[in-house]
Amino acid sequence: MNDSKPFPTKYDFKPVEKKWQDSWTSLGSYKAEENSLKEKYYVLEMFPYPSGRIHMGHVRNYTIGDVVARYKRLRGFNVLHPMGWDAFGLPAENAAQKNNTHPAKWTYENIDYMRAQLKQLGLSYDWSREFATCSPDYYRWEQQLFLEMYEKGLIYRKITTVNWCNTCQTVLANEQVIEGACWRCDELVHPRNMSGWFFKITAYAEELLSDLDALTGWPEKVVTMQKNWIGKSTGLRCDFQVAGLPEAISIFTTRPDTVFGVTFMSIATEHPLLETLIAGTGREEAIRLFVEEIHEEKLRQNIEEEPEKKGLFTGRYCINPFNNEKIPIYVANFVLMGYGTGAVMAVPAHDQRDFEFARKYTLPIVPVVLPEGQILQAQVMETASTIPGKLVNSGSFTGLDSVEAQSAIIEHARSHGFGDSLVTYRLRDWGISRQRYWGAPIPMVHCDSCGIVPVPSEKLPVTLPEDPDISKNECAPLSQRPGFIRTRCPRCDEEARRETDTMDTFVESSWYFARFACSDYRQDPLDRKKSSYWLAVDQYIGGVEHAILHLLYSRFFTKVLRDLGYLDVGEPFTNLLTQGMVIKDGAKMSKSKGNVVDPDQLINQYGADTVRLFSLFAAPPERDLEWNAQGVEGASRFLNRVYRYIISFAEQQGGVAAQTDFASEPSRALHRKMHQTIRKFTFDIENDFHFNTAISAAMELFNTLLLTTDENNAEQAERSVVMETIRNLLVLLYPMVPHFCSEMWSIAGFAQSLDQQNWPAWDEDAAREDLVTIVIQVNGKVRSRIEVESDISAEALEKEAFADENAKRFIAGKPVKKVVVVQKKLVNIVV
RNA sequence: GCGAGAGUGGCGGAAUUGGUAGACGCGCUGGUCUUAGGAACCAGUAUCUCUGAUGUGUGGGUUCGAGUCCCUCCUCUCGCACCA
Repeated sequence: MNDSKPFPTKYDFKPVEKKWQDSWTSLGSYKAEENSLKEKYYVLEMFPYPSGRIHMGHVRNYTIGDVVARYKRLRGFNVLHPMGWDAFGLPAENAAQKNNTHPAKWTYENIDYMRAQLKQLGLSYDWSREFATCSPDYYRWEQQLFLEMYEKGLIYRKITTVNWCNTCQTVLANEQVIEGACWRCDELVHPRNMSGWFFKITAYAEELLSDLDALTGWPEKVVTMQKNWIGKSTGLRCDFQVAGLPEAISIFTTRPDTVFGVTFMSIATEHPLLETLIAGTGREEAIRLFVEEIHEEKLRQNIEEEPEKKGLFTGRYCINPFNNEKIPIYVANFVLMGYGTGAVMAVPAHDQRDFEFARKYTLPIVPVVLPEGQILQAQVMETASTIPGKLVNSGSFTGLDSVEAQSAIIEHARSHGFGDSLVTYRLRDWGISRQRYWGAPIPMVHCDSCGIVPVPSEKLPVTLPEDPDISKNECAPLSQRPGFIRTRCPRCDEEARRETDTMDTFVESSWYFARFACSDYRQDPLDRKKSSYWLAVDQYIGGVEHAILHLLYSRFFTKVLRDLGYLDVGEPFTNLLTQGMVIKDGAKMSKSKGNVVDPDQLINQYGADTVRLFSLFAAPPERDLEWNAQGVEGASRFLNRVYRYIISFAEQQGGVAAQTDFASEPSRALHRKMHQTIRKFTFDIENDFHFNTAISAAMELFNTLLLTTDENNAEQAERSVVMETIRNLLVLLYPMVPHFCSEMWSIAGFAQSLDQQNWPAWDEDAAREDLVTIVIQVNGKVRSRIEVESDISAEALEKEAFADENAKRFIAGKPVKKVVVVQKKLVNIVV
C-alpha cells in the first residue's frame, strides 16, 4: 500500500494465495502446542487414501474442517487440526503391478502430490504432525497395540466361513460386504473356510451400544445405523434333548411366549451336531448330499433375491422340554450358523419363515398366541401371526399376555435347569486378516514346537520386505515371500515361520486420530499426557459412508486404548458432521459418467478461495452439493466486488474521523446491519455449521455497504462506520476465504495479522430495528403492510391496523369477530 | 419388506416458538458504459383470466393463521435385509 502502483482492476488471486500460504508456512501459524492457557479444540477431517489426486469430495470435506479450525482459533481456542494419510491398501498393489513399480513408491509419490494440492487450498493444518500409516514409524505402534490386545485376550484365531473376494484375493469383514459384493471392487464375494485373526469387538458390544445414547453430538441417523448394526436382542436360550442320544440342541428365541407352538426344529447346515445326529439313521448320505447342495447354491447365490426355503428331515427327533412333545429335526438352508446358536425352534404359526417351511413340507401349524379379537385357524392362515396377544394351548401359561408370558417362561426354563435368558448381538467379531502384501504385518510367529508365539515388543516393527522375493512381481503376498517367512521362534529359537496375514487397513484408521496428539512419540503407541490433553476429537467431519465401518471400529479401539491405559476417554468423537456428496448433473461424480470436476483445474482458474466459497455457499454441509460451474463464477464475482470496493476505499485515503455520532441515517442503517450480520453469522456457524446462510448474510451486509455509500445518494455512511464494517466483514469471512481476507486486511490498512484477531461481538441494542413492517391480515389474508416503531404497544398497533385504508376496504363495515395482534409481526382482523 | 431422511420458482437453496413464502446466489429479460464484451454497473424476474386470485409432492384435518403440527397417499434418496 506504500508504493504508488495502482491496484489491478481484477483481484489477482495467484500471487496473493501463494504469498499467504508461504507466510503461514514460514511463521508456523497453525502449529498446535500443548502448553497453552487456552481451551483445547480438536477438529479433524477423515484422512484420505492417497489414491493419486484429491477429488471434489475432499475439497468440500477439508474446506468445512478448515472453516471450523480457523473459526475456533478466532474464538480463542487452542486448535489442533492435523492431516495424514491412510496409506495401506490394495490399490497401491494393483498400481504397482500395473506400472512395475513398488507400492511404497507409488504411495509416497501420491502423497507428495496430494499434499501439494491441499496446501494450495490454504488449509490450516499443523503439518508437523503429518504421518502416513504405511510408515513403520506408525505401524510398529499398531503392532505393539496388537500384542497388548493379544495379551488381554482381545485377539484370537479361528477357522470360519469368511467372505472371500476373488478379485482382491483376500478376506473381507462383514462390514465390508455391501449387498453381497466387495466394498472396494464391487465383485460378488464368496463364502470360504479359512483360518484368520479376529478382534473381539463383541466383548464391547454392550458398551458400544449403550454409549451411543451419550453421543448427542452425532446425527441421529448414524446412531440408529450403529444400533441396528450391533443388533441386540434378548430372549430365551433353551436345550431340546435329542431323542435317543445324550446330546441336546440349544436354541435361541426372542419369542419364548410361542414355545408351545413349536412343531419342528431347524438347524443350520454347518451345525456341529449334524454328523452326530444323522449317524445311524440311515439317512447319512442323503443329508450330506443335501448339505453339499446348499453350500453349492450359496456360492452361486445371487444376493439380491432370497432363495426358496429348503430343508430335509434328519431322521432324529428332539423333545420340547415345556410340553415333552417329540418334534422332528430338520436341517434347513435359512438357518444361520453365525447368529444365536445355529438352531431354531420352529413355530410356524407365529414366524413367517417357519410358516413357509411348514406349508412346503406339510408340517403341523399350532397357533398359541391370539392377538386381541382374532381367531387363528391353522388350516386357513395365509401368513404367520407375529403380533403379541393372549396365550392359548400353552399349559400352565395359557391365558397370560405375551409380554408376561415371556418372562414367566424364561423363569420356568431357568428353574428347571434347561434354559436361561440370553442376550445376543448381530455384531460379529472383526476378522482382520488380509492375505496381501501392502498392509501392516501381524507380529506373530508360528513355531512347530511352541505353537503361535508373539513377536516380543522390543523386536518390533516387523517390517514389510522391501525387495521382491519373486522376480518381476513386487506385489506377491507375504505368503509367497520365503525371505520374509523364514525366522526363528522367539521362545525356543528354532526355525519358525512368520505370520503372513496383514491387518485390515481399517485397523490403521481406528486409532490415527489419537496418534495425531503425539505423532513423533517414540516410546509407546501414545504419549498418555498429550493424548489425554487432546482427545476426544471435538469435531469430526467426513462422509456418511463411514457411518458403520470406520466409526464403529474407531469407537471400539478408543475403548480398548482406554482399557490399556492410553486414553482417558471412551468415545473418540464428541461431535460428528457427516457431509453430503458432491454431485453433478444429479449424479455422483464418476469417470464412467464423465461428470468429474478436477480441483486442480478449478483452483488454477478461480483460485482456492473461490472454490472454497462456492462449496460452502451452494448447500448446507450435511446435504448433497450440486456442483455448478456458473455458481463458481458467482462466488468469484462476489470476491471481486468486495476487492474493488476495498481498493477504492483504500485509495480514498480519507482520514478516519473518530466520530461515531451517526450523523446520517445511512450510518445508522449500516451500523445496525453490521451488528445483525455478526449475530446471524455467529449463530449460523455455531448451530449446525450452516455456512451457506452465513455467507448470504455477509453478502447482504456488503450490499448494504454499497447502498449506504453510493455517491448518487444525498447522504452516505460515515467513513468510521464503513471502516468498522469492512473490518468486521473481513474477520467474518476469513475462515472461509483466508487468503483473500488476509490480503484485503492489509490493503485496507488494518494492523496486525488477521490470524490474531478476535471474533467480533455484536451489540443487541445496536442490532435492534427502530421501525418494523407489520402485516395486516383480514381473515388470515395479507391485505396491507405498515411501518411502525418497533416498540409500539399492542393497543396502538391495533389502532393503526384499523386505520389502514386497505384493511378498511376488506373489513367493509362487517362486524369484527376477533383481532389477533402479534407484536413486531402482524395484526389479523377476523370479520 | 423394515428403518431413517427428503419433496418449496427455470436452478442451488432461505424461512426462531405455527405469524410477510421464495433471503442470498445462479440463470433469464431490459437498460447504461463501450469498437466490442462471455467484463462492470442499474432495473426487473413464482403463476394467472392481474384494484384480484392461486401457489411449498397428493388429499384431508387442527387453527384467527400451516412450508412448519396431525392423519392419508405418492415419489425419491440412504441404510438394513432369511438375525429366529
